[in-house]
Amino acid sequence: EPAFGEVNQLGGVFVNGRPLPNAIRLRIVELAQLGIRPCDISRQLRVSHGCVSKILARYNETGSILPGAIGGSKPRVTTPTVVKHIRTYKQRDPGIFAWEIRDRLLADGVCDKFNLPSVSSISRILRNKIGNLSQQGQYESGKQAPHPQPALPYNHLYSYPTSKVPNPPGMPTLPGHMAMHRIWPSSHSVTDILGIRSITEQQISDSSSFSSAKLEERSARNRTSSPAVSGVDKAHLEPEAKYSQTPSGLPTASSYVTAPSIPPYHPPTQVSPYMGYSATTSAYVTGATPPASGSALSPHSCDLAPPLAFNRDAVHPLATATL
DNA sequence: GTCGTTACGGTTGAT
DNA sequence: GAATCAACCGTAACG
Repeated sequence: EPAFGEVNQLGGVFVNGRPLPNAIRLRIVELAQLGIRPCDISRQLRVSHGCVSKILARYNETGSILPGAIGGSKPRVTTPTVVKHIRTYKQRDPGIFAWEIRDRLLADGVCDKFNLPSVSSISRILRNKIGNLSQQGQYESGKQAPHPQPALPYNHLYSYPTSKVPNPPGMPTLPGHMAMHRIWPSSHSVTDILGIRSITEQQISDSSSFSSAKLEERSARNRTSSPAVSGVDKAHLEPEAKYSQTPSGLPTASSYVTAPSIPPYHPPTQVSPYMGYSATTSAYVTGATPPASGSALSPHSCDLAPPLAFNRDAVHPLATATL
């Protein structure tokens, strides 16, 4: 029945195939750092424990809460530069084998092991491009490369934290927990489906470096500038914008999850289960009493520590209180 | 009871 | 513009 989402066993709302909102991802990491066990986080946020585990594992590994880049194809390895080198090798030694070319590309540093073309690819290049070249002459001056592109080792979309590819110009270097290690096609996040401006987007649009303080500041501004509207009411009043967030703010993760404030799950009856993701969380969390601003549970004032091991024994007192 | 892992069905974006 | 492919997603279930 739900056109925009489903409800999991814990009563949480999700969209199959789509990442959880950044606010919830952030909340998961936050709670974990407060010493709350993943199973409790799972129950509290109504996110499957597998998902909690996955997000925490990724955070520990990469320091980022953001989901990976969805979609797209693998970067092409047969860049003009590679083709050029293959042609050179072939011209120098017409009898050279494809596998020898492959070895030379690696040995000469033209490619590394990650973007080294396969032997079959090289053969295809030899057959289709280099072969034609001997008949036509100028390969690269022709129409085949009307828009020469720099030979990047990888598509920027696939650049990972360990990648040697520097940030693109204009892309701020982001600190630890919010680091965006690759350009994230944010348009496909649940958050964006709902019209919530993603953290990523804000980061990109920010010319200055991102900080939690700024996020807090921005969120605070949004909170004050836009009157609270019940998610239900808003959805009711604005069917087209029923998933939208306050104009540009990130939802306060705390509002999702203060355990005592989460009512027993009632299957959504009117709008859609996505109201749970609305920034105006009153539809989902009735009577929510978010922690005072600046508390350890506030996602906007929290400076997440670098990845750390989850301490099962030392549970933060405040965390205990929320459980 | 907890948690890591994985099959599954889904979305996305480049080709 | 549709189809294909390979990346990713979160859930559910298993051990």
